[in-house]
Amino acid sequence: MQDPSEEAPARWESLPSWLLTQTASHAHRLVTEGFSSVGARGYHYRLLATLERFGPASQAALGRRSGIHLSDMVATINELADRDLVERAPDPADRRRNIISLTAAGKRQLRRLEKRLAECQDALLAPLSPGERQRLTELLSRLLDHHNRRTGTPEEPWRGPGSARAPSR
Amino acid sequence: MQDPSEEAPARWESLPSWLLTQTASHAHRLVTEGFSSVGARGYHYRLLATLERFGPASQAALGRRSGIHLSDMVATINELADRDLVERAPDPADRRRNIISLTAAGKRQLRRLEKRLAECQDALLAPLSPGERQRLTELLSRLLDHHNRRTGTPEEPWRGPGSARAPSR
DNA sequence: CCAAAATCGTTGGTGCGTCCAACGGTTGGT
DNA sequence: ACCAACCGTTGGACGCACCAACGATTTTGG
Repeated sequence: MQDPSEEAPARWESLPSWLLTQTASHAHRLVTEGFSSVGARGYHYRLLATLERFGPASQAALGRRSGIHLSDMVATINELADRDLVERAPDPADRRRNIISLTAAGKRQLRRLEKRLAECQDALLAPLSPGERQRLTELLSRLLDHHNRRTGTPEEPWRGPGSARAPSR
Repeated sequence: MQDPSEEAPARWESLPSWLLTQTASHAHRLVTEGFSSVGARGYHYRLLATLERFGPASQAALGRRSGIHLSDMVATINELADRDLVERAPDPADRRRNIISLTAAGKRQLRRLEKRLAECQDALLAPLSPGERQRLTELLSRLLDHHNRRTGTPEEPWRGPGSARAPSR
């Protein structure tokens, strides 16, 4: 979008879905700008953060944990590997797999991205008081939770106390 | 996204920008599904609604009022015109322009889309009480307003009481 | 033990929304 | 008569999310 203007408030502009997607688009813009100022994009951050949180893993596992589609992991890892922010090495134990790990440079990049991200949150919520920010966060969490439950995200049907996946025989 | 799962709440999942964009993506999904069930998409609705609100106009004017980029107006109008939901006629008074107008079928389609849209709002906000819905809407409006002010949207710099554009020299 | 099923990485393509650059045709101010 | 501004159109781009299909490999269950 670029220019509603004309001092004309169209009908749809007060719909929650519109408010949500438009505000989100501002949020996205802020974050994208912040990231691109250090040559990164959203997927890069998510992948780096996932790597730091869970440690080295195969591309498929990273995809599951970060919510990035397998198809998109390839390009994302390529881009990060080209800049030596992650390392892609074959898994000796399973020749189908690559093991992706975070490099020192990758960790530094992650720190930068987190910094930007924090600044973005502040810019995003600028007009709200701390209390209002909290309430907004709470409401959004509830909504997100609700819709995640009833859409795909459930996943991981069962996997009782027994450690890693080793369902049956 | 498709499957965070793994019962692992990643760091970024509590950031307002994340909550916002993810919730928005659910909203967008709901709306898109609702629209596509009658063979339409977001731009179609916005264009039809703009037409009904302001009456027939040139593509450029519609673009400004609906916030749809001129480049995208072309395809949008093509799609709607192919289905006889709008009519594209040359403006006799200005041969650069096309005058786009809503047909009776277009109006009916708009009614259908509005119906879907209303259902979507309800599905979207399902877990919230009326009061909470109101508060969410209010908070989002404030945010959107804030960011619209400081981003492009201002537009229409001046255009004093003097009717149409006739700035300087 | 071996064949069928499942997984992994990869390529290439889809869709939506948003935006940009460039073009030729038209108009209007001077 | 000129040139600036506007109009519609085309073709491209990007980010995010997804799907289908493939070869290579591993796991499985009969």
